[in-house]
Amino acid sequence: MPKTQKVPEATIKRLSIYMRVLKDLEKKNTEVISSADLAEICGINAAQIRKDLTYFGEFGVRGVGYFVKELHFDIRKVLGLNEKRNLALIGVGNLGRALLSYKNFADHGYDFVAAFDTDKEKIGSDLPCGIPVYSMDKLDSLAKDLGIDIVIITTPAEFAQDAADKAVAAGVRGILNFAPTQLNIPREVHLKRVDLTTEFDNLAYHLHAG
Amino acid sequence: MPKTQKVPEATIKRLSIYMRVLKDLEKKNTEVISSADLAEICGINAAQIRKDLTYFGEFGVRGVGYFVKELHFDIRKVLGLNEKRNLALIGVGNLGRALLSYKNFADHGYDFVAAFDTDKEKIGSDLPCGIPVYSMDKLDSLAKDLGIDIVIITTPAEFAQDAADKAVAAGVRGILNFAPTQLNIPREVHLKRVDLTTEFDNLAYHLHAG
DNA sequence: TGGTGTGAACAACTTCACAGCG
DNA sequence: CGCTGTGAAGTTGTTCACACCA
Repeated sequence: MPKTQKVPEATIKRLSIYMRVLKDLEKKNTEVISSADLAEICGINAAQIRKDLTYFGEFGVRGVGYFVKELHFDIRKVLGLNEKRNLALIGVGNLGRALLSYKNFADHGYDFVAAFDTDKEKIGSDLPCGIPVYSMDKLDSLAKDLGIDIVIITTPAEFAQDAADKAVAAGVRGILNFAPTQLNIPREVHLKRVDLTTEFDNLAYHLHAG
Repeated sequence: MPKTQKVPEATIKRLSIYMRVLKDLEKKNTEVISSADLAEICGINAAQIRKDLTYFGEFGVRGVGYFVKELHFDIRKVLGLNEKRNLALIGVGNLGRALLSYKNFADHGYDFVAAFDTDKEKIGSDLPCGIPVYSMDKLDSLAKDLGIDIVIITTPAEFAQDAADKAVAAGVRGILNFAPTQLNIPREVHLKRVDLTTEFDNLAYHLHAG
């Protein structure tokens, strides 16, 4: 029976990992897997996996394990990945272009539908991947017309807050920020940050301090 | 007095954020900042900041706050960023190329010194950023000759483990993995992972479930 | 028998509240 | 007086250990 208790953020992150592993297992025609075996593959404690899953239901069979195909489907449903998500990118630099052409996203149901920039040279052209580059003025109307769910910000740090403000004003509800700066946005908009320099700093610390 | 207790991983991540903010403050000639004001800028609890800092020393002045320039310097030292770090990239695709040309890394003391790939078309050429592309066979000798500290893996998932194994064999002590797969590496090598699809999945979940 | 589901113990991290010092 | 440094309390997340069931 699905519990109505608060789900830890960390659990959500792990579901995404389980899903990827289950996808692979499905491809290899593995039909059943125990939490212990899944734990081994994911490098996560088996009790943790069982607990994560029971936040959303009882998916396993005692004495047997989990049916791979079924569990994969159930996790997809929990994460809300059955509907496609429309993405837009703000800031068409090297990183932005690389993300636009990253095949993996499409496989997972994420589609880039537009890109935005302030550079007049870029606006109006289509990118190699076929996505058009619009002026920032168009963000508001296009967000509504195209149904943009998530915006990816790959602008320089000093323009990121402005980009975020415009995205929020346009009704976007999820933002993934690659710019190395803290963004202020309303509580109801979901924000995630990928901070590459922080990751390097972290490695550097461990190389130097143990 | 610096305590000899274990420093939480989360603290290290935040130090990296404080450093970026302090850098900005220094540029604006702010001389002193209180934990409350720094907390406001970073979106982090003030007590948390004070506690993070005292793992490494007593950097503040009671009744006054922290001297920006001094604290910036001290955190750099704690993170081990005074020495430059040599980076190498394995997997010269779109994402890899974007990372190689990302200006921010150089500003923070991270220098790409080599790139590796298995594609004969790419090997031997220099990239636009001036970095040479080598065959994977060269990884072992070059890692030693060039003093590669950290390797960034941007290969497709199926080649990532092999890339990691070769990097470990070559004596590299830090790995940043962008490939969407779990890597097995010895405990003494530091591994960090940036998983873009997981970030999207996370946003998708929150859009759909609250 | 073997593996799930789960309460209880444990561990890690965060926040509070205030003593102590410049 | 104001802000740091810090023990203690509170909160969140992880692991254990075992009852329970196919």
